[in-house]
Amino acid sequence: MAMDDHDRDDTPHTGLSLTLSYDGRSDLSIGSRPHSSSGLELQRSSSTAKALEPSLTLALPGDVCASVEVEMGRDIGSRHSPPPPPTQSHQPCKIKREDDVRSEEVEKVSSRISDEEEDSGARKKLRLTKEQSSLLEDKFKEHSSLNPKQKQALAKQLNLRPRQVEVWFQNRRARTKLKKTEVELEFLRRCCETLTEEKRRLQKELQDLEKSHKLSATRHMQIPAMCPSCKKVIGGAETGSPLPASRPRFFNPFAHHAA
DNA sequence: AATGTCAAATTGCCCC
DNA sequence: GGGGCAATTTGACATT
Repeated sequence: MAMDDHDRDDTPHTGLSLTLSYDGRSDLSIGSRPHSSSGLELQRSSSTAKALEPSLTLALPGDVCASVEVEMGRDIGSRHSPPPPPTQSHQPCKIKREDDVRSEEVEKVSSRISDEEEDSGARKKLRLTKEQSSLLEDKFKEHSSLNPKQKQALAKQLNLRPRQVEVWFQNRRARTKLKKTEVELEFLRRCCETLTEEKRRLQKELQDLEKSHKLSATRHMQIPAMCPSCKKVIGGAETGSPLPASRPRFFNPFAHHAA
């Protein structure tokens, strides 16, 4: 009953490859692989005991391995106009697509819809059989979209209406895209984490460098400058120099010899 | 029974 | 005009 989907995807990121597989009845989550330091595993947390073991392996360039969970979000933002009032949609009086009309006979032959259901007028939701799903999956692996000829042939093979095949492919593409987006989101989230950590590290390093630089400058102030040629101590507290203590005293050969 | 999830199906828009 | 897509609705099924 549950549909088994298997995706193979290459993300646009360099050095990033992933294998996706999921059970159609479960939730999608992205998390770190517990036994890998460089991999990211995306899993659909199974909601059924019978669900297949899904997995996604994602090789990341970095060594980040934080555990993150992402909910299967549906609100990706509305590109079109606001949703129509609920009363308007899904009325029985629908304009049939050409496909539907053409393959009305095929539908009748299909053993999955009884005459009673047809007569009732209510939309009876079709659930594809395992065989139908797996064949559709196979075809999807070959081509993510179909030309009319392929559609017709596949519909005939599956004993479905071409429109149903078309819809299945549409929804399948949508699911693939959604998953890809989620994986990319997770990748970017991890990149962000890595960069934030790197920034923090560099800031600390800079702070330490500034501290040690200040310290060494202070030490220099306390060591009296000495002329390398005449070995005379120039300035410094012990010479009774009039220089203010706060000013750093460095040996200036020009100033000394010119005097 | 209520609720949640998933996938089939619909709608409306855009682009070629 | 037809196909693809995004957004949405809806029904089937699972879980609590």
